[in-house]
Amino acid sequence: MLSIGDLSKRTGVKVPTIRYYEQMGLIEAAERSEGNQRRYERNDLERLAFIRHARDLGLDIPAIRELIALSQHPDQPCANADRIAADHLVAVREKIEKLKKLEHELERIISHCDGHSIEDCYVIRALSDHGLCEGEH
Amino acid sequence: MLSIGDLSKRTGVKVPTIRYYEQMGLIEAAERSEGNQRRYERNDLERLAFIRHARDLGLDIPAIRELIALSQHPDQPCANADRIAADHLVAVREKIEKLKKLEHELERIISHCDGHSIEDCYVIRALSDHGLCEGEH
DNA sequence: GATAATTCCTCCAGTGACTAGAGCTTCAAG
DNA sequence: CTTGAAGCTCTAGTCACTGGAGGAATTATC
Ligand SMILES: [Zn+2]
Ligand SMILES: [Zn+2]
Ligand SMILES: [Zn+2]
Ligand SMILES: [Zn+2]
Repeated sequence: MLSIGDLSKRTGVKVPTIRYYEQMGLIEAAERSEGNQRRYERNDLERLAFIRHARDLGLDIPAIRELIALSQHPDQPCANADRIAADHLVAVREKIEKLKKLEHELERIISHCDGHSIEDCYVIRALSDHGLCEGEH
Repeated sequence: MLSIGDLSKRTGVKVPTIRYYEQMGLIEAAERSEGNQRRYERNDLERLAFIRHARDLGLDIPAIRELIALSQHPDQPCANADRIAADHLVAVREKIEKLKKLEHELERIISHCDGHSIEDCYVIRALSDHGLCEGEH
């Protein structure tokens, strides 16, 4: 039996976050000690590690909730789980694309400034006028 | 003299967002009509376009506040403005790096699933065990 | 066994940058 | 002069936590 602090140390998930996940229904409400403190077992540890890893990969809580629900039915086909991951990959790629456009534009803006006065600062001028930009963003 | 709705249409910034920027001190509190409605002039339009563009480039509100303050002193050197942009570029690049790692890992995970049952689903298994991952993330 | 230090509990508020709604007032067109 | 659109303020909700207050329980030390 682990206390919430033990669980936290083993998974790297902070104590208030564990309580938050319980509130959000990602983990079941833990058993309590006589003095009302949460007590966890191995399967709680596994589930929390699952959640942590999914969060680290950028999945949001509704997606994780769905993945947990799916994982309860081992005999079902996994198309939905695969789709969740694939959708997330698409979202990640879209974010990368947007950020690359920003990177490109920022590089250009910064390199165009000769670094003298604010009056001539290309950073300020570029911000004032999107017309100076090369692409959309 | 523009109403807040006119300003909104011309800059693409939504009406409640304009009021929010006023509250955050990014734009000065506008003059008011007799009936207490905000009235704007050309320079408000320019400033709001500046803010909008800076936000589109991913700068946060404290950074924009600082850039606005700097732009009020045309004779000062622009090192601080350039630094804000450069710092932001660094942050953008870091985000891209993280997302690329996620992209790589997600690609790998998805491609390893044969798409049959949840029991064998590589997506679920990979989420359960970071040890199956190639890199950190 | 008493005390002290640590951990735990619940509840509430704050983060960033908006966004939406309720309930009311003002404005512009016809 | 009426009507409907647009404006006003204030409050609360978004997402995924994070931190603090104030108090109870547990664990360690003496
Ligand atoms: Zn400059
Ligand atoms: Zn631009
Ligand atoms: Zn699968
Ligand atoms: Zn991993």
